Amino acid sequence: MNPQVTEARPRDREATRERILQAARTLFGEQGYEQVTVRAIAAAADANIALVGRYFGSKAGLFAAVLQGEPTFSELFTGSREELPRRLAEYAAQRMRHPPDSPILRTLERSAYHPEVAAAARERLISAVLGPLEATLSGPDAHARARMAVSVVLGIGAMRRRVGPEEPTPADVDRLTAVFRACLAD
Amino acid sequence: MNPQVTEARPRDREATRERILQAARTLFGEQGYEQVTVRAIAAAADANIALVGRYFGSKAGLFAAVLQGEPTFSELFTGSREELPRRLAEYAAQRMRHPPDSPILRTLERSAYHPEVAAAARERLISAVLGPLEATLSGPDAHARARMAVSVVLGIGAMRRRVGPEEPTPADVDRLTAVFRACLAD
DNA sequence: CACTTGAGTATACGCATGTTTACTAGCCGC
DNA sequence: GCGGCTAGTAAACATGCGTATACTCAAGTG
Repeated sequence: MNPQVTEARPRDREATRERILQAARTLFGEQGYEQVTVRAIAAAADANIALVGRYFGSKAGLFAAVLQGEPTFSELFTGSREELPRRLAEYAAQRMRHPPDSPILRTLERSAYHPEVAAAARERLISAVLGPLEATLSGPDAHARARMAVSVVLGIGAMRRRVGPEEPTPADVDRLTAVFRACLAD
Repeated sequence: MNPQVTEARPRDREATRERILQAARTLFGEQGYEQVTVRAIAAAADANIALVGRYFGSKAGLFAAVLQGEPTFSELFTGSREELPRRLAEYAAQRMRHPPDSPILRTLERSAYHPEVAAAARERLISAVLGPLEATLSGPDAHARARMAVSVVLGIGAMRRRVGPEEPTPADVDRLTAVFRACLAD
């Protein structure tokens, strides 16, 4: 029904670019870099394939642009140092059940192994997650401790993706809190 | 030099099949399912491409065969329950530095997200790692506790692959021991 | 030694991908 | 209102992939 309701969209470079970026954000987060085709992104953005190349140079460039636009995790790391393990635990517990709401980790969880985007993913993981966490830690081995805590977060996501989601129980949150406490203890 | 030393190999279906399997084991472990082409496997095995299809049906079939041939991790899970966290910690600490010697986790670490092989990878992770560990645990929540410990192992590998290897220190092993203790505590 | 079997080979098929190339047509300044 | 810049389009290109086909020829058997 309604054969030709495709009312013309005003030509707007910036808006189109943003639609593509948004579509890529969603799809990369849901399926990972390799599984998502440029055609699928263009279709989801209701834009022409060639525009992806025009505005972002390449698929890898688009991916990098997606990462750049993502928010950081500063809300996780700010606040009382004492409560940090529990905040991380609650975050990780969510990750047992759902993919991240914010696509950045969702995207990084996957995708990070493709040679073309590995560097961008690594850089982003360091600057947005690992670095800020390390900076909030006092005491020795801050680097190693931050790394271990982030490893746990990554591992929770890996488990969900591989084996399947699991509803976190209050006991899980307690356990995770103890785990992060062990990770971060100085 | 020596332009034609290619002395004929005796025709041996089983040996050729095994060469392909071994090459696939190595390459999948090093690079992951998607990065490895059937042509590369055949070349590494010094066999013809068509033989891969002939002996294993498809690339996914070859991957499944690789997984089947891998040893389990029973040595990690047998032995004193008291020492289990430290054994896991030592294993995980190695994983901070090196890819697994046994290609199975190396292969599962990667590859596990490709739709064609996700099911096989999942099944193998459960039957070879998650199940045995859960079986050794007593007390409540054995499932959740095993899952959490394996998540940490997976996360350590993910961190190494994404950010880079790190030489584990004795302090790291201690920290990991505490982490696994927290994971497995009943 | 003929003959059959099947391991191994060379090559091509079909397809999906990322990317590029010409082309079309809407918007804006004069 | 018209001309040029450029957003947007359609189509093709080049490539690499997994897979399938038709063939060759070594080895074992009578």
